[in-house]
Amino acid sequence: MKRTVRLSDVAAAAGVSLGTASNTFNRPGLVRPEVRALVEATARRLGYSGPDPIGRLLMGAKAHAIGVLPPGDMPVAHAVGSPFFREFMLGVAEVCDENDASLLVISGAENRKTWAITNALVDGFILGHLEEAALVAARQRKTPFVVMDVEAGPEVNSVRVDGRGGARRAAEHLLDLGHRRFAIFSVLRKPAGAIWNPPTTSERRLTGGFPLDHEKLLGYADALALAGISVNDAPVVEAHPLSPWVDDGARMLLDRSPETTAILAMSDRHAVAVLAEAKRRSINIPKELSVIGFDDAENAIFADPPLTTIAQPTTEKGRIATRILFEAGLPRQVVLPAKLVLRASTAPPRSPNIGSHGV
Amino acid sequence: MKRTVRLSDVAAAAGVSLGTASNTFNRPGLVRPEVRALVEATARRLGYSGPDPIGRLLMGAKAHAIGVLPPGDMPVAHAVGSPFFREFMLGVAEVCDENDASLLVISGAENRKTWAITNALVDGFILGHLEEAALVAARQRKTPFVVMDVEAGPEVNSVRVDGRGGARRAAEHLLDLGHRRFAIFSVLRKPAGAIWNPPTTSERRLTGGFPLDHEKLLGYADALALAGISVNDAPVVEAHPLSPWVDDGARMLLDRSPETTAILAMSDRHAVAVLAEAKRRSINIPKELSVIGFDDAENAIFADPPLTTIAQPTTEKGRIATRILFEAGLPRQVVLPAKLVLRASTAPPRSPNIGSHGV
DNA sequence: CTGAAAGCGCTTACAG
DNA sequence: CTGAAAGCGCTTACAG
Repeated sequence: MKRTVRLSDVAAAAGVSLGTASNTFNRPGLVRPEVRALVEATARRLGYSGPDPIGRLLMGAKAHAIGVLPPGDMPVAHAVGSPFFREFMLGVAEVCDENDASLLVISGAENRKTWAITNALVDGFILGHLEEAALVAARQRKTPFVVMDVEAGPEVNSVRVDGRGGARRAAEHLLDLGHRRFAIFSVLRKPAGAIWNPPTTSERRLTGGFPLDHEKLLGYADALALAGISVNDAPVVEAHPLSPWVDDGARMLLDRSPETTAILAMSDRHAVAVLAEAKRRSINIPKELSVIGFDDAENAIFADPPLTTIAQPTTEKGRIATRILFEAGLPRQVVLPAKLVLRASTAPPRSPNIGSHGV
Repeated sequence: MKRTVRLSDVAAAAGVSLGTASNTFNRPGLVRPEVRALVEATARRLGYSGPDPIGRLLMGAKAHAIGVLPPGDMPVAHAVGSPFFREFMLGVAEVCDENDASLLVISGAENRKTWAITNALVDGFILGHLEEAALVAARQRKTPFVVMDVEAGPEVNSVRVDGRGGARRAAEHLLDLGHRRFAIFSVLRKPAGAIWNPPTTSERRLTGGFPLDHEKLLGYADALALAGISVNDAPVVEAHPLSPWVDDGARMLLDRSPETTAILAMSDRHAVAVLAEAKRRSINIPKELSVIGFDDAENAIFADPPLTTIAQPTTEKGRIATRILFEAGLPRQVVLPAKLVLRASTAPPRSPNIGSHGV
């Protein structure tokens, strides 16, 4: 097996210059038909399959690919398997198709992330991430990028949902139904045991969430405050969205705050875990306990009971982010609205506590 | 904005040779600590973010990515959206994760396919395709590849399910239940109107299917022949798996072969379309009509009624194909078994026709 | 441990 | 229309 044949080999064998050989493949109009035929025949004879994409790349060609780095240290398999992330990728994929680009799903695994960001062979990438390290690596590269669900300043493209507004709507809905005793089910970024944050009088912060989750907490606080309730009176459980962690979190929630009548979950995944645990305990949802989710992912409507939730335009987020990459204009920060979707997992509390405050 | 800074700029500014600068980044152990520190400081000062991956590529570095080209001219968005293909990608993704590689989803759109095959920046790729053109393009490239669901000779890596055996099992199951009047619902590769192939005495071939579908037809024929029935006596409808084509096909099937008691569908998608159309017509499945699918894709178990089908190890196919790429040994041809999964869409025919042959 | 040089495979002005 | 040359950004022997 000899060395792979290059354009220069073809040019030499055909007796033309490298430039002419290159033109035969890239601007055939510039080459005299006889010469072109000669070069092509020689290429065929030598088994040359056309210019190597890598040589081309070096001269500034496009990679014709967009990279997507999933949030939360997801490896590629999780990214492909996650219903929520898939909806997002669907939007990315649509715009890739419009622009004749492929879609590179990059591993978010901790040890690979930074390497991938600096080395992925793409024309632009989308970061489902917020970490400083990732952001720094991305800025180093000349390749355009956009970060999802984080505001990263006026220099950085970002697309995010209005988490605060959406969360406010969720809490308002429950307040309107008459609920006064809430618990919050939040997101832990790392796969680790669920965390219990009891009610407190001092200001409380989430331990391990995404920035978007902190926004949601603010949104809950906004709505509760209007009803004279402090968000600090509600216990907060934080759990990683994958089994078994999220299930542990649901158990913890139900175990430790039996007086709660309504649960504010920061993702549908978390809400569905509560639904499942409630069913195990024969707690009727929504009669005995109301649960509201966030995202309106594919599975929300198929939940039992169908999940009332805050819908965010997940696919549209993917489309917008990808368009920003292809349009390559000035940095943009896009905020998308979230809206309440009424289904069957919320109802008035069994014994209305209207007028009574606190937990 | 000045030209992007290169390694040679850093070397010059630091007063060292290009080689030493390169070593600082790639084999730091070879560089004296003071010099290394100097180069690193200079790099930082100049805003140099480390060696450009493209220059590296040219020197033989890996792309750290595996490409997947979906079957049937699917654009990227369809590939991401298809439950069946997703299961396959899950297997690919798992092995990519094990090997620190990303997953490139390439558009199978007709006009892009060949270009993508010759230009995708990957270390290996998987072709859900059989076309000569694609195969030729793939062979030209030095990059390893494997084709799915086609036997392409001893020189080409291939992974496929035993379509013939699986189809045989499907038909046997229905024969065992007492069915004698069959219709076949097959796959059309291009999105176009459904095709009706009436029973015939001469040998009949599928018009527009994949090679695997031809194998399935042979499998049906094997089993039917053993029961004294010619596959040519069964009408064949061919339809593209997407709506509305597949729905048209289901309608056509039910309209034109009312005497059929059992339908052999070559994919779950096709089987589910029959289920839906039957429900619309208030035809009870399985009492009045039996339907068996193929694949056991995610949705088969959730069908109404749950679909009896032939399961193929879709995710495992993805794993195996990807491992072949990373192992880079001699060409391999792998055939995987398919097995019957009994659920609720098949039953004995209403008025058994045991002993009566033909349609 | 460090430097000078060749080379990876190609494209693009620039002359002619 | 064609050729000679420079350059894309880097790595890798090879001397020293």
